Amino acid sequence: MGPRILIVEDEEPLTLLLRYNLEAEGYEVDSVSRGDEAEIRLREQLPDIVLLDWMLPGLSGIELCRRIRVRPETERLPVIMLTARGEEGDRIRGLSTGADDYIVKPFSVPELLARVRALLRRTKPGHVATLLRAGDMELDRETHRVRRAGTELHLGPTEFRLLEFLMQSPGRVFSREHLLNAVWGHDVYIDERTVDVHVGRLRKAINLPQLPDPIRTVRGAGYSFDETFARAEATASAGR
Amino acid sequence: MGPRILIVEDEEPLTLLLRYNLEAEGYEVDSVSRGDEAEIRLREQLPDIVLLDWMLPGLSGIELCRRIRVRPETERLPVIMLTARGEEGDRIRGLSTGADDYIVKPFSVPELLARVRALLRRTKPGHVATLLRAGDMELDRETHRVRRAGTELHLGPTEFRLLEFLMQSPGRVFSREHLLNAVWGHDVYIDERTVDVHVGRLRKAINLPQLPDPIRTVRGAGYSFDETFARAEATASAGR
DNA sequence: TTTGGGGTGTCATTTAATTGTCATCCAACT
DNA sequence: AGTTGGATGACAATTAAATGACACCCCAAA
Repeated sequence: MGPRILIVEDEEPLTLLLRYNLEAEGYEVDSVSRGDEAEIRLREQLPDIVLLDWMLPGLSGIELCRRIRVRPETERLPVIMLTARGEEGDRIRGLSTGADDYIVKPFSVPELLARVRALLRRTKPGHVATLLRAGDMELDRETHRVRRAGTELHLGPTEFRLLEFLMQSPGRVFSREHLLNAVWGHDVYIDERTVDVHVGRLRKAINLPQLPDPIRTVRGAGYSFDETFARAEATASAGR
Repeated sequence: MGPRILIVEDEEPLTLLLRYNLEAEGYEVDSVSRGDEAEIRLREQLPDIVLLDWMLPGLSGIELCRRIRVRPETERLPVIMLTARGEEGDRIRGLSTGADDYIVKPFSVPELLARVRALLRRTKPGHVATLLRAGDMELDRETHRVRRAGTELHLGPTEFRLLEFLMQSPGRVFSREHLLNAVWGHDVYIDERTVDVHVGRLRKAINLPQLPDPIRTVRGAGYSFDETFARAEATASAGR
């Protein structure tokens, strides 16, 4: 199974939102609502990463983080701190308690996912693929670069995430709604047709002359990254 | 048997409509009309998914959903909320009570079925077949592709859903009325003869030369996906 | 602070595919 | 042969997607 994540957070709805999204990305999620519970849970089983609320009943997030750093077994356990705006005081202060990263609430879901991925990549290379390849396309999450048949392409941030998301599951068709959730974030109130426009822009950006369009429109359903294309050898130049 | 679904809904006709359609898809359906009854039923037997009306006598859907999330046994039970337009307030609000998805009434039956399938796929992979195969035909719900003896076919959205529905129960004969409900959705005021036309189009799309017609017309009754065909080996090319 | 860029979301417009209905033809059943 | 129900081709209306234009907004450079 995917990497394991422990959420330590006392706001029930937020926990659910996180769980929902993380599980959708293939993580195994466990959650507790109190700091002291978390400490116990951490003795039972070590997750690959911890999402830790700053303010917690039982044992504050800051204190818990310190304790995590003290125990040898958890010394290097990746921790992302969740803080409400205003609580942080300073970025430095957050990191100085020993967290590896921290996010200010309210945050967008895609952003959180990106941070989790980034942190896992840093700490457990191999657990997370940094390079997505499909056909003659390459997308590097780390360097944020996209290449088609060798040539470097320029994509805006949204197009990048859109392509990244589609390439993650080649062949699978996603509805506009699904794409909005996954690429833009849950709470946005954006017109579904906007997805069309971005797909259009993405296409314009990645379709060099002579090359086939890797993005498939499925009328009445949504869009997908063409899996036939994905499976095809990148024979464009090196006619192997 | 198929996955079990518990419907918690006080509008009798809606319950029947749901039951009828879900059973046609191979689910085992159980239903109660009050929130408190539902709680009891959930102690007896856990379904694989719950359809929960927002407004309920006895115990509101929202409250019931909260309670479901609190009990460890049902903590991760997939819940789809049914709300009347206007009641929802906000998508977030719906999801923040802990529902995994929510649908605004009035909804189309095919849409509901799609959501149920999607949720089951997320939570109980393996329980739901994403690929329907019958004879030399393949229909992939995930990629929205249809193949006959290896060749990719092009179907319009309606033909796709029609084929999908028929392939779900090979051999079973469906009346035009039933097909209209299942494929187009209830409330539609469409002429029954229109089904003929679509079956015709579907046939044209899937019947490559030399190959037999998998769709059987039952005079006076309706149409069905031929079960003899379905059981036949896909011997088309590899004459095994 | 002002001034350019990107980069975004929305709209109106254009283009294309899909749909529902009809009239007509055909086959099966009596 | 007559009747009934199904198949089919044509057609117009509808709906969905692609496209181009535009107004913002945010940020960085001047």
